[in-house]
Amino acid sequence: MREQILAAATRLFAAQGFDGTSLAAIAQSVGIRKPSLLYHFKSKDELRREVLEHMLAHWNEALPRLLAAATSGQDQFSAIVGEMVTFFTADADRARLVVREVLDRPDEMRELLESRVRPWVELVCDYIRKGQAQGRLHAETDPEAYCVQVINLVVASVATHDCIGALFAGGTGRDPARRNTDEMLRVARDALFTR
Amino acid sequence: MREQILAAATRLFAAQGFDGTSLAAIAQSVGIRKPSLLYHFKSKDELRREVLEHMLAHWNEALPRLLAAATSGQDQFSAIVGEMVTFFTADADRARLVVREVLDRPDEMRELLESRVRPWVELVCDYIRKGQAQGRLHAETDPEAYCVQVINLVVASVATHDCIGALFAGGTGRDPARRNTDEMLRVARDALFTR
DNA sequence: CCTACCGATCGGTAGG
DNA sequence: CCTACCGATCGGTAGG
Repeated sequence: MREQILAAATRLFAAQGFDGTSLAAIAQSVGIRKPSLLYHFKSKDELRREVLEHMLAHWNEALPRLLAAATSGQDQFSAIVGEMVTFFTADADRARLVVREVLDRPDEMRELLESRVRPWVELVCDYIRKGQAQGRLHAETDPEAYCVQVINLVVASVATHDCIGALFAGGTGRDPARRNTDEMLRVARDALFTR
Repeated sequence: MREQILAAATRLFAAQGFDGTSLAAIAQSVGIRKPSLLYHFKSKDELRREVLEHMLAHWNEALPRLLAAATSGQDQFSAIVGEMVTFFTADADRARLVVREVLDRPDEMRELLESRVRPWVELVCDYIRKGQAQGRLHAETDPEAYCVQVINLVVASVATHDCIGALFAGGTGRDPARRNTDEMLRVARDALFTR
C-alpha cells in the first residue's frame, strides 16, 4: 500500500504540482481515506520528500550504466546521452518532477544537484577535456556548461513532451516525439565532436 | 494600480506557481486587500489569463525584431537566437511562467504555441531549408525539431538559471550564467552550420 | 477601496 | 484502516 501511495503521489505531483494536489486526491486514487494515508506518511511534505527519494533511488540504479558508458571503448557520447534519455523517457514524471522542484524549491534542488549530479558531471567533463586534448572534441567547448546544456535539453524535451507537437506542421510526418529525440541527439553530438 | 497588480501577480505566479499563490498574497504585495483586487480582476483565473496576455503582448513587440533578424543579410542565426535570449533574460519570469503553464495546462498551452509561436517557427524553418539547399547548413538537420531544441534550450536555461550554478565547479571561474549563455549559443550554432 | 462574511477545502489530529 | 472533527485558509460575494 505504501508503494501504491508513492506511485499515485508521484503521478499527481508531476501532473498537477505539489500545491495543486491534495492529500485527499492522492488517497482517493488508491482507494483509501486521507487519515489512512497520513498513517503511512506523517505529513504531505514527508510524502513529497519520499517521492523525490524514490526517484533518486532509480537515478542511483541508472548511474552504474551511465559511468560504464562514460568509460567504455568508443561512442561513449551516444551511450551516456542514451542512458539519460532512457532514464527520463522510461518515466516522464521524473522529468516533470525535476522541473517542478527546480522552479518551486531552487535552494533545496541546488543541494540535491550538487550532491547527486555534479560528481557525475565532473567525470564527464574529465572525459571531454581528454577528448579536447586529443583533438577529437571541439576545443571551444566549455565542458561544464556543455553538460548543463545537454541535461537541460533532455529534461526539458521529456517534460514538455505533450506540447512540442504543437510546433510541428500537420500530422503527416513521423512521430514528433521521435523526431525530437533524434534531433536532440544530433544537436548534442555535432556541438561536441570535431569533423 | 491594475498594472501594479499584474506585475505582482506575474512575479508571484512565476516564483511560487498559480496554485501556490493566494489572491491575498498578491493583494498584500501591492498594499491593498483581497476584495479590492477582485474589483480589478473578476477572478483568480482571469488574473492568470491577463498575466499570460501581458507576456504575449511583449512577445508580439519582440517579433518584428525577430523577423527582421531572420531576413537580414548575414549572421541571421545569432540575431534570432540573440533576440530570443534577450526576450527571456530581460525578464526571467517569462521563462518560468511558460514552463509552469506547459506543465500545468498543456492543452491550453498547445493552442497558444500553435497560434503565437508556430508561424514564426515555420518562417525560421524556411530559412533553414534554403540554407540546406545552399549547403551552408547541415543537410541532416530536422528544421522543426531543431527549432524546438533551441526554444527548449533558451527557455530552460533561463528558467533554471538559479540552479545551474550548482553543476559548476567552485566559484573561481567566470559568471556561470554567462558561461551557460555562451555555450548555449555555441551548441545551437555548431549544430546548424556546416564548416 | 474597505469590513464582514460565505461555503468549501486544506493539512492534520483524536480516538478507536 | 475508519469516522468525526479541528483551526486555518482558500476564492469569492454583499454591501457600503
